[in-house]
Amino acid sequence: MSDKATRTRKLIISKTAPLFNRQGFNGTSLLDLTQATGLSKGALYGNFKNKQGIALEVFKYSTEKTKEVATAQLRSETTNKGRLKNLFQFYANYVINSPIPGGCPMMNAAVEADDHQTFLKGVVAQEMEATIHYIAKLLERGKKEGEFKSAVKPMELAQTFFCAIEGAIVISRVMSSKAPMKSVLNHCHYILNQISL
Amino acid sequence: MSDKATRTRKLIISKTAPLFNRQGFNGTSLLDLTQATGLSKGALYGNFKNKQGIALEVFKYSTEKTKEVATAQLRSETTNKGRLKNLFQFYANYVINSPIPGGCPMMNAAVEADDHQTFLKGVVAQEMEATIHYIAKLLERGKKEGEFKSAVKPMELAQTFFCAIEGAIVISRVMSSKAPMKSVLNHCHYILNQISL
DNA sequence: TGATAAATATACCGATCGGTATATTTTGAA
DNA sequence: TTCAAAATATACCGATCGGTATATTTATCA
Repeated sequence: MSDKATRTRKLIISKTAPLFNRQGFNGTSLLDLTQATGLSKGALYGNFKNKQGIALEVFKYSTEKTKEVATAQLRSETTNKGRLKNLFQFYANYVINSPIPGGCPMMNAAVEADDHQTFLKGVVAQEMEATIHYIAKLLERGKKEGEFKSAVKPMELAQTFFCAIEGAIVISRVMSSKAPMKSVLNHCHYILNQISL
Repeated sequence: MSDKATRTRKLIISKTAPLFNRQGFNGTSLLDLTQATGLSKGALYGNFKNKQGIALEVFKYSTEKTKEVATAQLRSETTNKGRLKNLFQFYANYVINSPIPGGCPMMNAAVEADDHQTFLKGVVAQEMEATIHYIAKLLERGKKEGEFKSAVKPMELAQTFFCAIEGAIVISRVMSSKAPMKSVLNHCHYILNQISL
């Protein structure tokens, strides 16, 4: 059963996720959190150890939700090439409509985590590793199932796709232009066709 | 002549640039700035309007210095392909040794600027536009001078290179691994050879 | 060198920060 | 329905925030 505390924790996480994603850890105050949730500091600290504890759970929630939306679009596809193309399509919408408002939680957290708020660095790195691995797996299966050329290096190409698309999210957002993302996705599709048999 | 105030302004900017780049605007306090410069708040506010004023000048300085280091490595090259290859090489070192410590100032500022500290958004976007344009120009000249195939779309490819490399900087740094950057640069070189005549 | 202005330091401002002790309310099982 | 426990709200803590008024030092030039 979902007791009160569990429900409150979920509410806190879902309501504050956009705040942390948009404003960062440093830029989000306890007052922000109380206003977004309609709860008091007492309620927040009764359910979490501290602000870092909330941010950590929020990050996990944000990446989880993003993965759900992304993979939901792949389920209908039967080929690995089709799955990759749908994954690219998912990112095309990402610039203006990310599952958690404010862009990619991994990139946003990464910039703040790598030198300053290091308590998030480990989980961010782990989550990126998992995402790259997921893409690599699609390429690998595609090779095995005769969709892609045997010369394809899944890990290398997955890293390249991931870096290019994540970079494009940040850059397209700050430039208020879909052009960078469009160019990157065009290129990804081009490469995908090039490695196809 | 360089009067006292000018020298002090330069000192403030150069000494605090790594702070802003590593910790962000929100994560850098006035106390941090006084400690990094050895100056008092009075000196800081005598030379700048406020913290935003410092951060703005720091951003301009950081991108300027980065461009200087980057272009210095291109001067020896005579071909556009050679210049692009050297530019890629510049970014290979970037992960662990950026001209301004803390990674790419454009990406770091972009993440904080796009939703939260919007006073920086305009200059960040402008600086990225200029960088993409610079890369596109190298590709364009390469086409004119018979180095690259006529099918090459300079702007599209420049955007792709830029997004991939900038993404790789953030991702490689947070993952404490050169692998993503290495894969991206390998890919960039591969594309460069592919479009070469 | 002495006077004046420019530059810097000191001391302080109200506001807000993250966090906590305690009071109050709500919940859920007997 | 009662009552203990769990959950939430209130009120407050010291520290730090960005910023400023004023005092002091330093540079500049007559």
